[in-house]
Parts: sequence; structure tokens; C-alpha cells
Amino acid sequence: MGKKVVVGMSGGVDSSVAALLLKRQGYDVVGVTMQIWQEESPAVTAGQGGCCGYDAAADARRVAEVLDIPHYVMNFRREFKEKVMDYFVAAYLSGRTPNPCIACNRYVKWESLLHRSMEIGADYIATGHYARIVRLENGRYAVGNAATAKKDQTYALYSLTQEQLAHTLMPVGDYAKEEIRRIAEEAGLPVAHKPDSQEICFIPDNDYAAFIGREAGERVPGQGNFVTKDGTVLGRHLGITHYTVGQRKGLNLAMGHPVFVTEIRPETDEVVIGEADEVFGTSLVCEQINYMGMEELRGPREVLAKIRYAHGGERCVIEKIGEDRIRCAFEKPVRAITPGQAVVFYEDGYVLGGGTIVSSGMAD
RNA sequence: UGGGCUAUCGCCAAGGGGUAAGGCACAGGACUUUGACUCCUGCAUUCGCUGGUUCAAAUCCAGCUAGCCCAG
Repeated sequence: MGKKVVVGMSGGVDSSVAALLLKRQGYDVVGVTMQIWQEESPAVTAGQGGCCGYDAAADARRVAEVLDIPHYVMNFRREFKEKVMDYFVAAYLSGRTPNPCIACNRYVKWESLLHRSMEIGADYIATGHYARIVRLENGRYAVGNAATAKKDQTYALYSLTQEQLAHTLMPVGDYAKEEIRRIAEEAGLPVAHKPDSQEICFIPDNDYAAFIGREAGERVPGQGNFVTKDGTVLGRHLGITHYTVGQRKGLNLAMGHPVFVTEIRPETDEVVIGEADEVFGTSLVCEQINYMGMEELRGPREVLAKIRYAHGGERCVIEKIGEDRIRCAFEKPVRAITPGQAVVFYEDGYVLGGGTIVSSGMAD
């Protein structure tokens, strides 16, 4: 028997094929579906696919049967609630825009799932992410770009530690999405044509402001003013949790031309509105750094940085400006640098590291 | 209550006799394992009200109403 690997099976095509590929490679594969959030009625979540849909466990079990591998369901609801949902709400309450997928990967999928998998004797955990684990010349592990830039998910994986990477497999990263679907189809997997996941899994109706309202109750900031950079009041807004930097829709401001959120001020409950060109910035500062491909950042270094999922990346120079603080100066202005979102640094197609954006700026 | 001006979609705004542009906002969809952005589609049988002229009026005429400006 080969090495034992626990595959996190979401019930979607990608993780199903991950299990299939690993089995073919000779691994001793165990399928595990994580229960992570309190399921709503089937009517609400029906049709949700991929990452954490309602019928996740059922679909995963059917796939496991076809693959003839054992399948278990592990309860991670407490971890998910604390590390993902609570973090998500707290970030919005303080005027930042969180990325729950990154938190879920870091704390639930890797910390919790990996630990429990080790406990049951696994050598690795595997997921259906479109990314590759690479070993660099400096001996360090890093997440490398998937074969298909279209689905690349390295951005959401920048926070993994060396230890975690050493015990992680991502077999799907070598293929394009179409190839994965074709493999699933040829193998007769019942989820071959299941739609891709999208939106925030624990907010099926996508009304995240309402979700925050239910979760935080009295703590939700009330209405405030829309103001211009120089303080002119343009109107009232529904509360800062309803907005994010770069946002245009839902402002209800008929200025004659599109206007955007350029800043959120939690201290005064103000949402600053500006022109399209005012949402661009040329620098940012990030914290809570995770070093991946590089062991440490000593001098200034030119890298490619992504400031959101699905961002093509922009050349910039990163420089350490404090313990756990990096400043990033972009070659060209980038749009909507948003506190709370992650910035991920790349070099030669792999992740050097990344952090959480705390502020943005123009010029130097 | 002397004079002048203006009244067209939620906001701004074309149109000056031939059968209601456009922008913003808004709604729906696409895209998307985060929020956004972006893209596509939709959005006044009707032009302050009432009459009149005309084959035909948002467009011309009259009265009314409302708002604005200048005088007082």
C-alpha cells in the first residue's frame, strides 16, 4: 500500500478528480468531507456546487463509492464558525473587507483538517485546488501557479506554512478545468458536470450585509454619510458594512457619472466617494506576513503582487518596514487596494509570501 | 400678485410640428471558491394641468398651477 492521503472532498468535480488521480498514482486514498457551516433548508442551497455546498457529503460519498475508497464526514463547524464566520463579521464591522476563503483554507482546511488527518495516520492531505506544490532550490516549499492561469488559486493559499506544504498534495494543478471535467466524465464520476462554486458558501443568498446583521445584531454600525474627499456630504448610506473600496453599485448616488467608494472610515462611519481615477493607488502596507518561497525579506525586492483573487498581478518593490510589516510600491497604479484583503507576492510563478493589507497610498 | 424665466423617467438632460436621445441611479443576467470591478439586457404609449390650432403637438396659441430670478 502506498502513502496514506486524506482528500478533502467537497462533492465538486475538482476534489473528486483529485481523489481519482491520487488513487491512480498508488496512494492509499481516504475521502473526507468537512462539515463546516449550519445547513439551511435544501430549498435555499439547492444547486450550490463546489466548495461547500449543501449536498457536499452526499455527492462526495457517491464519488467515493465509484472510486472504491473509504469516505468519512468530519465536523469542523466550531472551527469554521470561529475562524471564518466570526472573522468575516468582525472585519466588516471594523471597516475592512475580509476574504473568507483564505481564512477557511488556512485555519479549517489546513490547520484543522491536516491535524486530524495526521491523527488518523495520514501522510498527506490533498485538495482540488488549481495550484501546485513546488520545492524550490533554497529548499523551501511554495505554492506554484497551476497549469491553467484561468483557474489559478494560488492567491488563496499564500498563508500555508512550510510544515503544511510538506504534507500537502494538489494533483489538480497540473490540469486545465476542461481536462478535469473530461477525466471525471471518463471515469464515470457523478459530479462531472456539477457547476463551479461561487459566492460565499455560508451566505447562499449572497446578501452578506443581512448576514452580518443577523450575526452581529446591535454591534452593526448604523447609517452614516457619504462624503467627498474634502468633506462635502453627498448623502446617507446604510452603514459601513454595506460597502467596500472600489464599489460602484448600490450607492444610490445619481451624480451623473459613475462614482466609487475610495475609503471607509469606521471611526466616523463615513464612506468616502470619489471619481474612477481616485480609486487607484500606488502603494500599500501589509501585516500578518506569511513567508513561503522566501525565508525572510531582507533588502528591497522586486516581485509581482496580486491584491485580490483573479488579479493579474502588478510589478512592485516590497520592503520590510517593521517586524511583520511590509510596504509594497507598485510600478503602475493598481485599482482598489482594499484593507482586509490579502496581497500575495510572486516570483517566477510561485508564491514568495503575502500578508493582509492594512492601508494604501498614492505616490511615496 | 409689476416684469422676466422655467416646467420632459428617481436625478441630470436632448428634442423648437411628424409620432420621446443620452448619462447617472435602479432591476435582472453573465463573470467569480472573497468583497468588488467589468460586461450584457431592461427601464417615460408619454413630455406640470386644461383647452385650442393642425392630417399630425413634448414641440405653436390661450388660461391655470408650481418653482426660480429681477425689481419692490
